[in-house]
Amino acid sequence: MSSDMTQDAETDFIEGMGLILQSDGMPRIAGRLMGLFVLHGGPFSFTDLADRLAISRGSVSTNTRLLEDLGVIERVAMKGERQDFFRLAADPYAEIVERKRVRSIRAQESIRRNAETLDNIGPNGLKRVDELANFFGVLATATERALDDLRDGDGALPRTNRADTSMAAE
Amino acid sequence: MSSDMTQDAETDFIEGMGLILQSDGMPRIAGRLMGLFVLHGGPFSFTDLADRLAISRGSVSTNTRLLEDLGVIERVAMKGERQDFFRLAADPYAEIVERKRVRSIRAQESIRRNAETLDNIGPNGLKRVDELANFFGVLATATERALDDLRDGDGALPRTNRADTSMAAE
DNA sequence: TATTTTGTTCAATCTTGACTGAACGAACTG
DNA sequence: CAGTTCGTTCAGTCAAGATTGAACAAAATA
Repeated sequence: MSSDMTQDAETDFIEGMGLILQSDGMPRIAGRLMGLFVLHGGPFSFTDLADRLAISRGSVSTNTRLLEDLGVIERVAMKGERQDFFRLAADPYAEIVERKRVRSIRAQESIRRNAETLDNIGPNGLKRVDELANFFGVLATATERALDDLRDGDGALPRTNRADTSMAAE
Repeated sequence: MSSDMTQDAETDFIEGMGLILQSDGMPRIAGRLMGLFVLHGGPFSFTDLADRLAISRGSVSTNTRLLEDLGVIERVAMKGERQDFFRLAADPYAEIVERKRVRSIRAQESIRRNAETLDNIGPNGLKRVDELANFFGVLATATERALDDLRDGDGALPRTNRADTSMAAE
């Protein structure tokens, strides 16, 4: 590695996704994986992922599971192959938004619940607590509508047969 | 501190806000401060904040500045007082949402920018990159509408003269 | 002017979570 | 069955950020 090296555009993209997801509280490797899958779709084998991104098998295991739980990628079995394969899911982003929504709802509920046990709080205090809870309600509503937009393909290309039929990564 | 001690409801609320904001990527102390201000409005003096939350003056300085930048609280000067005072802002949550919006836009732009330099990416790849960028666009739009809801006081009490006229913390 | 108060800054410490790599069991292969 | 491949788990390491507390400068006080 020379010191003035500039990596290629694909690496930039993948690393960029790593940083974006990291700034959103996710592991950087999850972002890199996501970047790779967005670029190439897949399927990629378990080992292939570790090699391409130069990460440990442990990280592949942990982060593919994370992305699988989020519905970003899906695990596929391939004829004659012992390894697990992964490819970008048909609807990769819905569950991410749904999780955000649930977290806002949880916060709102937590605040209201705590507020009930509160005493010695004047009417102004109650009002401020209510506005705080409402703030998280607004966030929940916003993510809910984002979910709708995502499903309607708002601004995006219309929903087509997203699952690749070809096996080879592009 | 006895081992089976249960703190009072106010402390629960404040600590709860600490955890909620921490889960959103902010310092826990910022959340605690926010909880205190929501409960009592303020104004609180700099020293008072350090005492009530049992945190260092350094943390008070850092986190009040953070919340001030976010527009959650505002610094106020009090007649005959040398210390800085802080109180909950009139519209505490707008800037938080606006920052979320900007971050989504930035991500979208970053993706599109990186995508431009990409080559050797088939039409499917381009489509997936576009859908990814669109995803962040949807998030940006959602937060934008959340901002509107917040301004309209959607679901919340109508906008009134939020700034306390009384000096004493409730 | 000397002292005190006040808020900021910064080096040091602490905490949290990500990441690695080795150990492990399961499943496959020969 | 012995050896290999595969994915998961977990203890250990590492990095990033939060928090503290002392040092500092500015402003007020006496």
